[in-house]
Amino acid sequence: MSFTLGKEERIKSRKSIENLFREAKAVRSPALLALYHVPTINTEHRLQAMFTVSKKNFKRAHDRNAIKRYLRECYRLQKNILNDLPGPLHLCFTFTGRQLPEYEYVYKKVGAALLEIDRIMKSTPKDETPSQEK
RNA sequence: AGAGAAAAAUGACUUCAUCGCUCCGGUUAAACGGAGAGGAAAGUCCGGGCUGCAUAGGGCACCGCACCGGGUGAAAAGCCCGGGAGCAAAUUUGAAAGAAUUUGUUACAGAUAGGGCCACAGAAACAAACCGCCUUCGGGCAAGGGUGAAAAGGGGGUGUAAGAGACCACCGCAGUCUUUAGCAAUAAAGCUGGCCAGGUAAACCUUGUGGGCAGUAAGACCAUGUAGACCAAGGAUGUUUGAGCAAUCAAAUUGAAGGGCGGCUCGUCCGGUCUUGGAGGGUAGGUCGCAUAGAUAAAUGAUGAGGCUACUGCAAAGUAGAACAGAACCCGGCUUAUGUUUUUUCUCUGAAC
RNA sequence: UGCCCGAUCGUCUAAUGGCAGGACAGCAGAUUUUGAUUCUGCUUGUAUAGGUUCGAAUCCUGUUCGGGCAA
Repeated sequence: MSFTLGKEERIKSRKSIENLFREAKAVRSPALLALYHVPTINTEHRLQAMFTVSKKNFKRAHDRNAIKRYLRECYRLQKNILNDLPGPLHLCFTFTGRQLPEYEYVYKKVGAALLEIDRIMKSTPKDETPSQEK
């Protein structure tokens, strides 16, 4: 059980990000959109995540910073939910709400999304991976 | 004393613990140690550094700036300090005109260098004469005339045919004049001018003065390798000169067409094609540029406890840690946004003298 | 992040510093048995705050909003 979230656990490569947005599947809920994707390249790190907030919904930079900090913190404390999964996984959390949220609200939303992803990945073990290598 | 407005200063509240983030040091790897958002980081309105374009050159065009002295700065500027002038308000004084003081404010050169424009109204908008006044009927005059933002100093007297700075006193105005004070802008006094002449330069323009253009996505390096493009050498070509009627031959030259120097021009640099050799851009990205914070889908956060401050409450206690707002090459100025507290100025209300 | 542009009726656009005009749309009326077409009339605007000027959509400055270029 580790609670770290260093540079290696975040997605920073431009190609990985483009791949993720092109091929990922989504788990939607009000005010939060979670994308997940099994990567085919650069698999040395098992679990990687990224966090975004739309500039359209939040004009001021300090609001976007605050929401991204909330998302990062909540993911850091709850990412051990996905520890049982075998393969590597890329994640992207996008906050789609219109108002500045409370910390508790974000915590619950991220936890629910992680549980949902865990459930889906376990129920469909290896049918998805070959098709994505194209 | 209270309330309000403006300006200036202040500005993650502070300490500890736990879990974490970015960079640097350290280590085989850890442990560990150090640093880590703002007064505006914002707007991008001005500059400077830095980088490339030729080493950044001349002229024109274009774009700024404009009272005086000092400081900062390479410099016009900007900013700071002090002064001058104009404008506005208040107070005092005065019969009034005005004067003085205080406060605020000013994108403060030139309108006899030049042309342009001044709608409507009005006789007339810089031109004089429509009505008018006088007349010896040739003419003289600009006092009076509903306009307008603006109509060739003011009101009084002399004077006259009627009038007019035509003349006189006072006030106002102007001055490449003189003296005095001041480094200067300028001011005061005198003298001169009858007052030659509206406004607009934040329209063109003139004078003085400054500016080459682009921007870190600048720019440099590494990786991969087919065509094209690039560099070097050689051949050939071009130009000029000489010989020759001419074809052509010999010598000299790297010039010509064209292109670069992001508007034009001068100036300056490169120079068609083929062969051989070199070099290695994009398709694909990465590193540097890059910092006593320094990332690159972009770090400063979360939780708990104590203190402090504010608010609610008789108290116990509870709530909150604010407003504006998040570095992206660096630095200076300007502008705009802004909670609390403090200071200064002004306005209003109340109380006392 | 850096560098640049622009803002006029509901929409598309004109306008030397001098009464903000046109088209479409909307509303009302006329024509028609009714509707469409057509005709007549009306309504609706210079993004915002200051300044220069006698006078500002226009000139100057600040702000707000929108858009473009550079991988």
